[in-house]
Amino acid sequence: MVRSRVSDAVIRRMPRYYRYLVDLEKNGVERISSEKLGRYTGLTASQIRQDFNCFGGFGQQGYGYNVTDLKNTIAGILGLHKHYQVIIVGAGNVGQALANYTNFKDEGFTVAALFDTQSPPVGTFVNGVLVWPVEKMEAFVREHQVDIGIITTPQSVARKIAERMAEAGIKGIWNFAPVDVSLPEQDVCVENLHLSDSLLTLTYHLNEDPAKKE
Amino acid sequence: MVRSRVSDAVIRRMPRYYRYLVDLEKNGVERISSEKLGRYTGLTASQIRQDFNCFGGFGQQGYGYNVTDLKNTIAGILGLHKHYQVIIVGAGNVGQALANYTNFKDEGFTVAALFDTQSPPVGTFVNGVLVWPVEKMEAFVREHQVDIGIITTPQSVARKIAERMAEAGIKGIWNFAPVDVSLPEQDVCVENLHLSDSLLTLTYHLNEDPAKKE
DNA sequence: TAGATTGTTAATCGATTAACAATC
DNA sequence: TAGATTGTTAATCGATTAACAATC
Repeated sequence: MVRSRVSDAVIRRMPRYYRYLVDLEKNGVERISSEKLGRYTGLTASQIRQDFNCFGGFGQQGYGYNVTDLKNTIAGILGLHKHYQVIIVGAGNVGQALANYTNFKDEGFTVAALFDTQSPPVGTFVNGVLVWPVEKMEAFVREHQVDIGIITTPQSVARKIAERMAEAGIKGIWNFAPVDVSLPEQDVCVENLHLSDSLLTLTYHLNEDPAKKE
Repeated sequence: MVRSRVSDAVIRRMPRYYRYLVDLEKNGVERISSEKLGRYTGLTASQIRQDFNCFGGFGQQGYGYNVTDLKNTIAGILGLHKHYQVIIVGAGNVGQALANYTNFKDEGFTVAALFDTQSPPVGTFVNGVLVWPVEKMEAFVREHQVDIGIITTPQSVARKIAERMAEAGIKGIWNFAPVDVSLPEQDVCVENLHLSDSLLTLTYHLNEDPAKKE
């Protein structure tokens, strides 16, 4: 994937800021200082100011940050001003769950279609989303100008599907299969999310030698 | 959560090594050098050797690493030699998907029960896992010696559920609700996995100023 | 204005990479 | 043995934290 000049660590904190700012706005908070936001999010005030200044100065000396403005600015940075057409390949448990995940609808993501080879039967609906045979994927992507492809297939076919998505013109791939997908030569962004990797960091900590904890 | 002496960056690479080693073993590879493993995983040989040496020397000079031994050693570090009793609170899309996720069964995780307040109706089965009223959670945890609690509830109740889990004696929490759960004063490990945070890093990259890419 | 708080530079800390002696 | 490759120390790089002048 292409590497931006803003470090990955900073980028991965932005959605977190966004989440907290949405909460603050809901609670009617109008302004917030980096120090208070730091206490709220568990980060240091210094880091927050550094992070925001990767994208320009959003605050005002002596005042802090306007919650709504900052929230909207970060939404823009994260690309949330746009609407995204999404397809999901692999209509198993995870694929179906994501098709039904209302949080995404609220944030401007439309699941336009599910693709699979077998079950649930092609032609059925999963919460209003039609399941297609995977052979039709490329044609669908081109016709509906799909932005994001989600891969929830078994590991064995994930890389092949990713290549086909890239070939068909998809620009962003969100991969849940337990294999790292990367398409460096193509102009495609890939975000790998490995559920089991996350779970194994938890079991690591559960089994950590308590003597080594501090 | 307690902080180990091994850095978080190292810990988060261990499941990845494990994944690749499982693959290598499946493909009949018996030994591998840090350099080859580096090319395979996309990391540097130096980093791999540093990472492994956080836990002791697993290799042999002039030879490299025995794939099966290394895989088993890392499995042990990640706590995969044990079996885990798991409950899921929140039987919505994500909760049901995780209850059905066969990958976990293969790795020694048993989903003993689902808990919810309403749908799917309490008393029904989701792929062989019974749905209980959430009031029964504490009693169930104590009776069945549950190790891990998965939170797939709405945001609004996630923190309360986490506290109840900790109170009931659960030692590890895997939180999917879009709110950071942390229980610093309790002896509980929490792994937050925010699906939408991951998605937003993808949309960030999709909207990145191409001039800033290199 | 005075107080508060940012934007930004400098200092520190930690993680990654490089190098190489040890040794299989 | 000679070649290969680790384990480990030292050097570098980058990210976080601290400090403070700018300014609202």
